Amino acid sequence: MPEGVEIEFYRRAAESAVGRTIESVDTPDAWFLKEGATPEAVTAACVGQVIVAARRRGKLLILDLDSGERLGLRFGMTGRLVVDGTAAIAYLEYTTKRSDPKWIRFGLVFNDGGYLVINDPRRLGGVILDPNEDGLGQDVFDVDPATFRSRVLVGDVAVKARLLDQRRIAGVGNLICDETLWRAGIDPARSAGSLSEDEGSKLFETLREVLADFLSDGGSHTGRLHSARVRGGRCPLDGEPLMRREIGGRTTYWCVRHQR
DNA sequence: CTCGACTCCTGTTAGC
DNA sequence: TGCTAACAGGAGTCGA
Repeated sequence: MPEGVEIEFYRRAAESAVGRTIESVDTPDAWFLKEGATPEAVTAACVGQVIVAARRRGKLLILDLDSGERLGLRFGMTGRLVVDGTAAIAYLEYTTKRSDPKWIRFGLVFNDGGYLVINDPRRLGGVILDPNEDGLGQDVFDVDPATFRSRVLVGDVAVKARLLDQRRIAGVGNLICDETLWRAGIDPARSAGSLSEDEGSKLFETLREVLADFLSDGGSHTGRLHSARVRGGRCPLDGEPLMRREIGGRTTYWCVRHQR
C-alpha cells in the first residue's frame, strides 16, 4: 500500500506537472473530495492556475498553485497516481494489478493536453483543498534523532502504535513499521517509553536504513520480512514461527525470538 | 491531551 | 459452480 516511500515516488512523478497550467478538473466521484470541498470549489480554485510545486509531508502529497492555494492528495490504501498516462509506480501491495477507468476518482487536465489522475479502487484516498499540514508531525525522511526521541519514544503506548501515529512523525505505514521493528530486534508491543538509549538509537538508525532501502528497491513491499508476513510465516533470520496480532489497529507480524 | 475502539471503503480470496 | 465472510490498512471520529 502507499506509505511514505510510495508517496515520495508519486511526488517525483508529480514534479512533471510543475510549471503546467490546469485547464480543467475532472471530479467523477464527488465523495472523493474531503473536508467540505465540492467539485465547484475545487474547479474554481484550480482552473487557470499553474502548479508551482509538488511537495510531500508524510503520506500527503501537496500541489502548490500560483494563487497560493494548495491541493492535498491522499491515496489511502489503494490509490495510484498516473501522470500523462504513466503510473507513478508499477506495483502496489494489497490491491488489484488491474487498472479500470471506473476507479478514476479525480483528475487534472493541463492546457498542453497532459493530465494527472488518481485511480483508487477502494476509495480510501481523497482530495482536500488547502489541507491542514500542521497536524502532521515532522516528515519521516527529515526527522532528526532528538525529535524522534521526544515525539515517538515516550509514553506507555506500544512503540508500533507510536510509529504509525502521523501526528508524531508522518509517513510510516504498516510495512515500513514491521520491517523496521523486525530489523531493529524490538518487540512491537513494547511501550514506546520503555526503550533504552541504545534501543532508541538503533530504532532510529534502522528506520533510516529501511527508508533508504525501500526507496532504492522500489517500494515498501521490498522488505526482507515482507514475504513472511503471512499466516504460518517464519522469521527469515532464525526460522522461528512469526507472531501475528493486531497492534495499534494494524495486523502486526514479529519474531518473539529476536524481537525483544 | 491521550488512547483504544469503531467506521469507512471494495477487490480478492478462502472455504463451504 | 456460486455464494458468503474475512481480509487488507490509512485516517477520521467518538467516548472514556
